[in-house]
Amino acid sequence: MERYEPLKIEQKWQKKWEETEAFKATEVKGQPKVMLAEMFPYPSGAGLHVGHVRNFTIVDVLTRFFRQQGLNVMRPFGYDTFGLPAENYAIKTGTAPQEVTAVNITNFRKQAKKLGYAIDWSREINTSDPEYYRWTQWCFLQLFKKGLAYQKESYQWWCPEDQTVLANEQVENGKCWRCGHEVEKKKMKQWFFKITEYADELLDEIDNLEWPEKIKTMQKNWIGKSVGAEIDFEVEGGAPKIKVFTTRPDTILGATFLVLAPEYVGLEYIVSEDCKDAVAKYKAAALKKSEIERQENKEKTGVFTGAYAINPATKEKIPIYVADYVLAGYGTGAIMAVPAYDERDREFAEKLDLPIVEAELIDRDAYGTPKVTYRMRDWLISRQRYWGCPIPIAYDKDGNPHAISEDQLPVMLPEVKDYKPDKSGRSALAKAKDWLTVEIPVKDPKTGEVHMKKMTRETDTLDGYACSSWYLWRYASPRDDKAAWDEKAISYWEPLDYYCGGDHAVAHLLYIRFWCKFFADEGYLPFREPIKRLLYNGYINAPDGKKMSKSKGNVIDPLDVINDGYGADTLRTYEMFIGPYDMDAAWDTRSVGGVYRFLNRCYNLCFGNTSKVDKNVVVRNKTIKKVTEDIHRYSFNTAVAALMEYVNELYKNGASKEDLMVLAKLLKPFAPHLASEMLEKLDSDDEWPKWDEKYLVADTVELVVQVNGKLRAKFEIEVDDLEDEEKLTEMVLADERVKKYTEKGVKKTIFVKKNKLINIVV
RNA sequence: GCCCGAGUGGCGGAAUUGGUAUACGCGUUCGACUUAAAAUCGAAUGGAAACUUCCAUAUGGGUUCAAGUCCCAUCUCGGGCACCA
Repeated sequence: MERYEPLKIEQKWQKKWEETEAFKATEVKGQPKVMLAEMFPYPSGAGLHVGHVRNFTIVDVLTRFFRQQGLNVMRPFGYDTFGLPAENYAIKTGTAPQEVTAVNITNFRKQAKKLGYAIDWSREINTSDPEYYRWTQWCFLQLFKKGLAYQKESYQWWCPEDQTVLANEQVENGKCWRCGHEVEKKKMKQWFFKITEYADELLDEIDNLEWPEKIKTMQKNWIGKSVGAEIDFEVEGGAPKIKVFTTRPDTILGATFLVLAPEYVGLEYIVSEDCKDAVAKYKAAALKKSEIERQENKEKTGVFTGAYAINPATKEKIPIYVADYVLAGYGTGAIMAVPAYDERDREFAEKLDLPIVEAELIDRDAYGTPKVTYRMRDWLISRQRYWGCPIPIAYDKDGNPHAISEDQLPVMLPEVKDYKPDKSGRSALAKAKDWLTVEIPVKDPKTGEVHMKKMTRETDTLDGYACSSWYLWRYASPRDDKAAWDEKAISYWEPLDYYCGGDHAVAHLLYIRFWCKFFADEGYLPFREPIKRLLYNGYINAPDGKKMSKSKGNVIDPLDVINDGYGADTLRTYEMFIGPYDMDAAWDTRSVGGVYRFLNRCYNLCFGNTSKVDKNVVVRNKTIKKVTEDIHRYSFNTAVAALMEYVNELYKNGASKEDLMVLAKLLKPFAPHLASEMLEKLDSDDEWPKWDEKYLVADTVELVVQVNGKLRAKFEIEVDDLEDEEKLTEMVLADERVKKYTEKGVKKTIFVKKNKLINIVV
């Protein structure tokens, strides 16, 4: 008999699938469809890691399961390639990010193919491909046209040494991650998407999603809806009045002072002459404070502005303070402080010795207008970075932004030699002198005539999350050069039925919902939620239970597992068996061997002698049912366990051809290469087997007898006897094994037919 | 600080609707095959006791005929948010 040689088998089938384009998906009218995808990976130089394998295999198990059930299945693949790691590599080595990305994609594709995924490779997409980002720019323009992409002055992290804006994650302990210089906040004009416009709908529709509760809660908290009121406070001396937001307008009688954020717009008109220096000093210090400092030191600080406001309810004169515990970006950037009812206000009042008044509550609507506020801010999308999608905007002489016309797309990312941002505060795109100037058609508002006008291009690029906010729709028609997505194709395939990933619980998953609603409003999408079901998988940690990391040297390379001789089928099946898919798990090298032994047993059963007698009808039908239902509820680990039990049973009793066909079919989603080899030997198709309930109903069952809830005896009884409670109880009570517990007398008996159980209470 | 999730043998885990706790796998032990080892096959495996019981699902209470599962409190670990008025 031949030995199980996974690498040989896997190579054979992978070649076959590649040559026949086995997983190519086409629209078939009337055939029910399923579309599945993982969160597309960033193809790093390190290649596939075990976390990718878990993520991709979950999608693959479902993909193959649905295929075997005769559904029309699409499972595409793509690469999220724009971003900092490639740019950093470029800065360090002088290699173009385009080149690095191409190499990494080739490697990733090769590795993914080694795992035998049922991917439609003709639908591969890559966000840094001009044929892709052309349509990212088109999406941007639609938002721009509707005023949902706009520019605004706001405070950003700024490194005075490198002369560049930094993202939050590029600020480490208040210092620039590159040069170590202390960062500060600087007011700058940036691009935003107006996601807040959809805050209500984004919140309301969360409840209807088949998503994990954890993610839904996180999104709700992120949006953070607060119902309250806005109240105007007159300022003494004629300065503009101050509008505050509060969720407790009923506490206004206890408002003993106002607090403004350091960045409060119009602060200069409020501060009195003699307080100017102190306030300016405080503001400068607050803007310099790093995020970490603000988080770690919540000690209240603040200064008096020298100005007073009038409490509209008490008509009393109350002082106005500036303090950094009030945030500029939330509400109006100003609050009425009610130290008797608010812990933070009390802390501040105690520190600065301000009055605390235990006033009574009044009608909520007495002095304010009802107002709903959200924690969620508009989405800042401009980056002063090279390796991203260019923003399709140009500026006229007066600095007004104009859309690049759609027929001029894509705005190609220009090739430059030096990727590092310079002291201009602009990305490396500004160094592409020839690229900077552009002529775009502009309509004269008076005559209606169109003239080509010379303009200067925007040099910022888009946040990578913009690229991934529509890619699922590109999968429907990935080579379309007429539109971002084809109307017919998308209404057939989408919304996506299954989406699997282990990251981006809020950002990406909220942004893509936002774009979906916008494009539905614009008539481009026939649905308002892009993802029906979300599977949020757990991490795989190192054998020591810690996160895998290069520096700790505890990284398991999936390709090593394959090449050590275990093969992809073992790797895939092991990662499904490792535990519940949505929980973190620790890698256990010895358990990999256990899964290999299991697959080896499957092989030996199939390629050994078959039994002529069909002895396993009951366990076979049971297993079909169990595996089918377990996959439906994403309980992949118990599905594999059921297959192991089945194989153990077949080893004991001998396996018939029917037994083996069922085994191979049920095994195929997990170990497709081995299963294909088995099915070929058995001369069988891979149609998902059905179970027959009649084999699951036995003639006799086991009746469990408890006394006071403790198991005391088991009886083998006829199924029909379950109908006659009286007879059963009589029989049980007469039995010696039960009698010795019931001498004190039986109070009552409880019969649970469903569980074939009698509990005797004594 | 607030909001989620988890805690079950030596280890990863199972128990789907309150109903036989510990499926399946790893590890360990014994046996078969072998000159021997590996591989493979078979058996045992929660703890104490000893032929019949008792105790065990983080800890302490509670509800119930019956609790890993429900309720209350506490502890530990993981994740998210973090002065959002």
